[in-house]
Amino acid sequence: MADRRQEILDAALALADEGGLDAVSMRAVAQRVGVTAMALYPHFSGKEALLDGLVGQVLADLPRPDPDGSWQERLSAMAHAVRELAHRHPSVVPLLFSRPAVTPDAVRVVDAIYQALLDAGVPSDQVARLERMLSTFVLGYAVSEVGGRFSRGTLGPRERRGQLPGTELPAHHQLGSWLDAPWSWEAEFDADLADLTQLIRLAAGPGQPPGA
Amino acid sequence: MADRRQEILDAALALADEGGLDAVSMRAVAQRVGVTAMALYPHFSGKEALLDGLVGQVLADLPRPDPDGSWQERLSAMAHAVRELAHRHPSVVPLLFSRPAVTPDAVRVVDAIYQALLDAGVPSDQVARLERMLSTFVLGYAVSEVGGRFSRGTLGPRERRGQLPGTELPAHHQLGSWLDAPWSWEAEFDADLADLTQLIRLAAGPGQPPGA
DNA sequence: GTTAGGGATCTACAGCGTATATATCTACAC
DNA sequence: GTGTAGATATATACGCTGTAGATCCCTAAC
Repeated sequence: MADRRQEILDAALALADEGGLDAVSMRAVAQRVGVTAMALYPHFSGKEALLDGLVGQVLADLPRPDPDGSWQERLSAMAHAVRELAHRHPSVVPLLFSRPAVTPDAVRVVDAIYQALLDAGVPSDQVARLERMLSTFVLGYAVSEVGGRFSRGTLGPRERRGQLPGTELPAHHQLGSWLDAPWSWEAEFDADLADLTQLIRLAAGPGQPPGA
Repeated sequence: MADRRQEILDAALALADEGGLDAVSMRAVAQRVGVTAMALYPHFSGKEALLDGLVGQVLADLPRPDPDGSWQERLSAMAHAVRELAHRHPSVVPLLFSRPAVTPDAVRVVDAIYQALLDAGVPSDQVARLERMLSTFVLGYAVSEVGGRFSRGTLGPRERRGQLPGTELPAHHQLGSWLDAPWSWEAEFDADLADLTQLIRLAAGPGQPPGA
């Protein structure tokens, strides 16, 4: 039964979303499905395989961009979709950093990015590099945001500055209140994407801009 | 004894480098130091704290850039230092994604980046954002490289293309041999950094270029 | 009717993090 | 010296983990 496998993945994803990756144990997943832990092994060769399946499951949820949009719209849509995915499944997305994009779903996403870059006029020998650069940033940003790297821990910037002598952190001191200003991660993400889009335009060069 | 703590961190780092994060168990670390597992608890409140210490330990190895270099040189030096760190301690560096930069060492690195961006002429309200963008990319690239995201799994690009109908992957098909070309991750990293440097110059605007 | 074979189960094992209680050693006060 | 407080290490134990091995059941094909 192939739907048994799906049932297992659904249970695992639910557990991950509720209690983090640590909550995804073979026993817990099995109990949620209503079987014993060993009953999972006919469907997944082990826990690693189950986590791989989880990644695939999450990736399959990625919406494909409207092929009629401009390359900017398509890239932006994919980037925002990844970020939303990270917010929806914060504990699963970090796994993407340790697993190559081998599932059909993942390869299709890569292809869509290739296509957008080609449409932008990026030379063939730069497409793969820029795709990795873009996806690395988008994934890194999303994971940083939900994983806590961007958070300030228990102390705000002012306390952090206080724990070292001011002379040791001249730039922090010089920036002063800019570091305490309220901030929207969404707006920052948009600004970063705008910058990267600019970079793509530069890589495309003065050649043929939109229609080629 | 403070050197006991250091001894523990050294043992933990050695285990992580030799056998990955999974090899870092309280019992294994303790055995390597020559004590029992519970003897670690006066020095670290638990495994989480030990891993935090491990991150700090690794971060402390980051060389500080020569303050007399240009801002480009300083940024490049820091970026390459992070990448080398990831190659030296591949299993520890991914932890940086889930922990804010709170140790004095980490804050000093952030300050050095702030300073380089200020020296480049980046406006104050953009410095923090660009620092996060840069560090996100550098960290993401390094982690992707050592974590396997960039690897091709067991199949090369050609095999990967083969597993989906050609009509499904038009851009892969169009790019063809460019995807099979030999590649140096170091060279790609340099190219990406050059692009990002260009972005910083744009953010600095036509204002006062090097000396302000 | 018999015979695979896949799915599920039960049991068991080694290892994990750590709570608890106990022992040992050092340093200082009297 | 003697007593004591505090830090360090130990021994034991509990509940959890992933999974190997043997067993059972139920379905489908010959």
